[in-house]
Amino acid sequence: MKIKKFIIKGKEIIMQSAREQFFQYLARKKLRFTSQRAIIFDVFWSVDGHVSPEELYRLTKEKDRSIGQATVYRTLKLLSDAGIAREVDFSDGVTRYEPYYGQKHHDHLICQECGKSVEVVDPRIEKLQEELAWQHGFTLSGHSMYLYGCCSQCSGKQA
Amino acid sequence: MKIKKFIIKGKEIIMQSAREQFFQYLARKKLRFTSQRAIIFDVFWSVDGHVSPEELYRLTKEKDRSIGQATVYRTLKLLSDAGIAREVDFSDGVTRYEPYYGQKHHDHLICQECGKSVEVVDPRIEKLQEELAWQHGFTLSGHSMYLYGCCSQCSGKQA
DNA sequence: TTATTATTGATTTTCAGTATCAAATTTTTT
DNA sequence: AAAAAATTTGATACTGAAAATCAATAATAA
Repeated sequence: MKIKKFIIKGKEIIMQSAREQFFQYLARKKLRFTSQRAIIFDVFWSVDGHVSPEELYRLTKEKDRSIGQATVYRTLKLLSDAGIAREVDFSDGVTRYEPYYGQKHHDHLICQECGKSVEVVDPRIEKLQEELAWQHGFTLSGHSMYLYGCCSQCSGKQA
Repeated sequence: MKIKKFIIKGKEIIMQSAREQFFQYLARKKLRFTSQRAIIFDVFWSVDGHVSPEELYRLTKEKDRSIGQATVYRTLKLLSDAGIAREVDFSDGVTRYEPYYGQKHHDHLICQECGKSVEVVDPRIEKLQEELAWQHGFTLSGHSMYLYGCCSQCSGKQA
């Protein structure tokens, strides 16, 4: 109970600051925090995990019938530029977006059977990536890593 | 000199075996090693680095005017399935393919300024990836890793 | 030969994402 | 407040990569 409450409270705090961050970003770029952008942000942020622009468009319409999908696409780009959303590409032809909580970055572990995806991070790998780039004279600014395989459930079924 | 010769000879040997591998793959799947497929393979294999289907189509046409691009797309898929080509995705909307020499897999280090890409491998990272997947109950079958940054030349210019 | 199966190139279709544009809204200037 | 300037919006048209379709061929098997 205690923990749950804490998490919820924590999420709200992050929520506040992310909305604030979006607002700040728009202000800095002399752009407007319109009602559509607010709605799209709220819906996007309430989803956990990743969403495709189409999915988000559908969800957003439930709140406000009049929002067009061009605006959803545009807003996702803004959120991405503002560092609030992150593009993820499972190479199935659709670019998805996921909320980017603070600086907590992660990579993806994907089951090729059922499509399940797990978020993972390994600081040791991160470290080695930096090192590797450095060896080639590169200054690393980011990376994407996708691990493909078969999850335990699906492995079980096959056997 | 000695080294160069050796490399060239080495490449020829690989070439032979890759063509052979393609042939074997087709045979196994009861597919035919047609003249078009042979031409597309040869052109693809002669390119070093990655090519987009469109680029390969253009190059292939220089050898044989009549080849259609649908066939190029199809053949690249076959090469990929046969383990002879590998898809690479620089997330610019075009899927590129590169020859897959033996089992020597590698990842990409990409300069976001000039677009240059360097092939890299780090066995220590590979090891950790396996380990990480294992911890989550996954059996790893492959991965893709792209490191984005700024190369030394471009860093120099900016300063 | 005849029947079956695979392949091809041209063409059409699909679908995600972008560009366009007039209308609406907001902000700034006068 | 009024007028002018700038942004945003939604509808729609467009783009370009990749896949599907299909009739015509070619190769293989019976």
